[in-house]
Amino acid sequence: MSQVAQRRRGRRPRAVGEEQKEARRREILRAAKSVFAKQGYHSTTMADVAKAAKLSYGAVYWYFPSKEELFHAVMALEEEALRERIYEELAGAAPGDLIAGLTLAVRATFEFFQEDRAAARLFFRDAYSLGGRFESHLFGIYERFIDDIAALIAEAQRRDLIVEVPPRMAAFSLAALIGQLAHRRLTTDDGLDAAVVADFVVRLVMDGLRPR
Amino acid sequence: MSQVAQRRRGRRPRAVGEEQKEARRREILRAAKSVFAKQGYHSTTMADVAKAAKLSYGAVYWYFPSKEELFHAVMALEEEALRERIYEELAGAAPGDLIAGLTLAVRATFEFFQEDRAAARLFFRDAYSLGGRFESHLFGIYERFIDDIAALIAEAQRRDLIVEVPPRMAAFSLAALIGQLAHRRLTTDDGLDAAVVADFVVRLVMDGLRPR
Amino acid sequence: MSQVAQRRRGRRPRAVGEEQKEARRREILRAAKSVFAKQGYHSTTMADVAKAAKLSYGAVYWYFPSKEELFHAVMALEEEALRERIYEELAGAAPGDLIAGLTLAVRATFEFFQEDRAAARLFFRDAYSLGGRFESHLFGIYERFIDDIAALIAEAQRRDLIVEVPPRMAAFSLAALIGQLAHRRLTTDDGLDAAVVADFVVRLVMDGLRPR
Amino acid sequence: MSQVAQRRRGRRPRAVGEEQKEARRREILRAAKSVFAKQGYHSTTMADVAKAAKLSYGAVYWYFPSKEELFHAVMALEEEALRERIYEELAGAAPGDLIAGLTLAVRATFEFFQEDRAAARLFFRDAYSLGGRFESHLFGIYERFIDDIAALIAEAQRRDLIVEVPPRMAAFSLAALIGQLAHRRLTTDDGLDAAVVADFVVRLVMDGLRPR
DNA sequence: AATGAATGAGGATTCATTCAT
DNA sequence: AATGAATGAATCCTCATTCAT
Repeated sequence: MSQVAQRRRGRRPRAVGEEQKEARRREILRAAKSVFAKQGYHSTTMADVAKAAKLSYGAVYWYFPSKEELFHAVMALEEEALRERIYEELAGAAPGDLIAGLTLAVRATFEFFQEDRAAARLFFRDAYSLGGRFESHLFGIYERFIDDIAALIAEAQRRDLIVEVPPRMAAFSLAALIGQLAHRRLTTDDGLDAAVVADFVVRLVMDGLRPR
Repeated sequence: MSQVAQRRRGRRPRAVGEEQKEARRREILRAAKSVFAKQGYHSTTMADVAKAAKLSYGAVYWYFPSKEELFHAVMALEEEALRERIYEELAGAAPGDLIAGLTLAVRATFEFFQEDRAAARLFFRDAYSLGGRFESHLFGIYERFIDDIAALIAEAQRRDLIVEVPPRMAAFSLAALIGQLAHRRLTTDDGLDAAVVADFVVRLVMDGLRPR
Repeated sequence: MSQVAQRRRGRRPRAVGEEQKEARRREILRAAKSVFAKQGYHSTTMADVAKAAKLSYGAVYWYFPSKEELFHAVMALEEEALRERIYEELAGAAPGDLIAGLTLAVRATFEFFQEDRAAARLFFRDAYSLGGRFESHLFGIYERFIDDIAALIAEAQRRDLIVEVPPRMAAFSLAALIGQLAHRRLTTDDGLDAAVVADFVVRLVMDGLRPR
Repeated sequence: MSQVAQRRRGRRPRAVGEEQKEARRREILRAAKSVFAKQGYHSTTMADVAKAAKLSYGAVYWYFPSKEELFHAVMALEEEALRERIYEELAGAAPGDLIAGLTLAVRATFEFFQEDRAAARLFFRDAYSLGGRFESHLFGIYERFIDDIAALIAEAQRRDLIVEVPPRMAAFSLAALIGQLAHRRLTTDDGLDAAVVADFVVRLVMDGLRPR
């Protein structure tokens, strides 16, 4: 049955089978990401999400048990997308050249947020807004990035390419810098070019971490 | 301002006059800071604030027109405290030594958040999460820091002590780095000493911005 | 009724024909009784019923038009079971000995609820709690018991074995006593033996109704 | 200030002081009792209660933290009223005449429910409908009656006025009988006079429990 | 016959804000 | 100045029921 035929009868096409269910789920996630990014977690109602997903009020609950769970699902998806983007980039770098790899990772991350402003909103504004019992979970998500970058840094330190500092602290600093600068471009208008900012970060960190 | 002038039926003696009014105002701000920091902006009710200030349910509205305004007032106070702390530190530095001044500023900022965890919560969790018409205002607050630091950086650049990069971007990077690292220490347990982290930031930025 | 006649794409083989339909119906009733008894009418969702019956979410509606109707059907079945139990017992009693018959009926009723705690829950908790347009219907069910017992009592009165009181009132009293005592044993822990309670009721009513 | 003057200005007279607060509380309880009795616990919304109390939607929550708590408060009040009624009656009986006292208690209870049909509804329909974690609490309320009556019965047994049966079981039977008969009069129309029913219960129990 | 996705009215509860006193 | 009762819009979530497939 063609897609067109499916759309014709009934109130709304019913999702059928695992595939369609997954598709509908993704559609809700997409809609949720959009409204969460636009209005912020607390100002977004489940009705907003439903409306954006062109579903009825309660249908969202068929796919997600609560607003919080929905938000987490959105974040998990974004995190995965960012990770993929970074590792895709790293795969293209010369295997031994850790500095070059790091540079690429920085650029990829920055570009990711540059292209997907909604994602930046979610990461750097809303992820903080849940606080309390969710904070550890959210920082847990964040941690995975830190781990990956810290491993790269530790390897570079073994080769004396980077000064001896706690690798996780350095990794976090890098991540924080990229994130905050990416976020800033969304909220202020200081006329900086994306490439300029990316190069600045890379230089700052590379020079800043270089052994004397 | 005699005792007699006080309202007769007040349950407890009321403050009278501008001085006392200001004192009461500060008391509310102190209480609000505490509960906002503990529970986050959205999870804090005006009743919580009133309770913490040991005032009645609606009295807070005599001093602040709304919850939002109250939060802004809290943030303004914190900002002022941080500024004072920084400039106090800078005043002790040798007038011409910009690098040393910057170093002191970094340390002072980091220590400020280190000592006042509540302030860090407010800046790095709640200020972000509010979004909308709040964001510009909050970033406006933030901007004043950037301006000050950017001026220092620009001066250093004129003396060829710092590489040519957009001063505001560099200033923001510095601020972001300090802030994020300060916040991180509140939410994770990576066992890093405050001094170690502060030195790391200073070194990273100083080396990273040094002309080759 | 060949296998072929069955729907092709059914996930599991479907019952076909009146017999199987009735079987499926009974299965739903059994499941419904269980969950209604465990959780109470209001706390039970149709999804709970479907799950317990190992049917899909909406299939229950093929057999019962609404939750209310389903509950009525459950109750009707229970009533029938109880009636059967009583008359089975009565059939074994000497035909003329009304007192003995009554005694047997009392014991049978009490034992019924003793053995089927779920039934007791339904009768003495849920049936009452529904009210409104339900109440008359439910008491209608109840009435049939009263009628039967009242007839026995009236006959006993004609033989001067029982004092002159309104037979239906006496019948109701008996039913109520048995029911409440049965229910009590489910919710409290007063360590009374079933036989003791049954004997007590019989004696109370028999002595209480005996002409002086 | 007179009551009349109070009613004039403003949206609604504000309750002031402990006295008025208590009065408003009682008013809500009265309204809640009425609607709970009319519609049953589950069919009653907090809006119904507020409307009946002529208060706004959320004002009820100023006095009671939840619907359940409100219901319990209603029940506690009813229980107290019933107890008072019974002991008032008992106080008028000859001190040593336990049988007469019991008779009076039976009549008083029956009359109580006869006069206050709403109370009967609450006790014999709604008290059951909460089930689960509340059942024990509700039966706990009930227990206090049982205890009191059981003590009377035990004393009568020591004087050989009543046959040896577990006192609490006998007490429960009595309570159940009265309750159920009272409830029945509200829901059926069997034309029985209140006095007739009361006398029947007394006789049934007195004769039924008399030693042979 | 059966599935399960979709609907949407309904309901308990919260809480910023107002206001009579 | 202060109190705290009152307001009511807002919001999350539930669940009986429908219906395309």
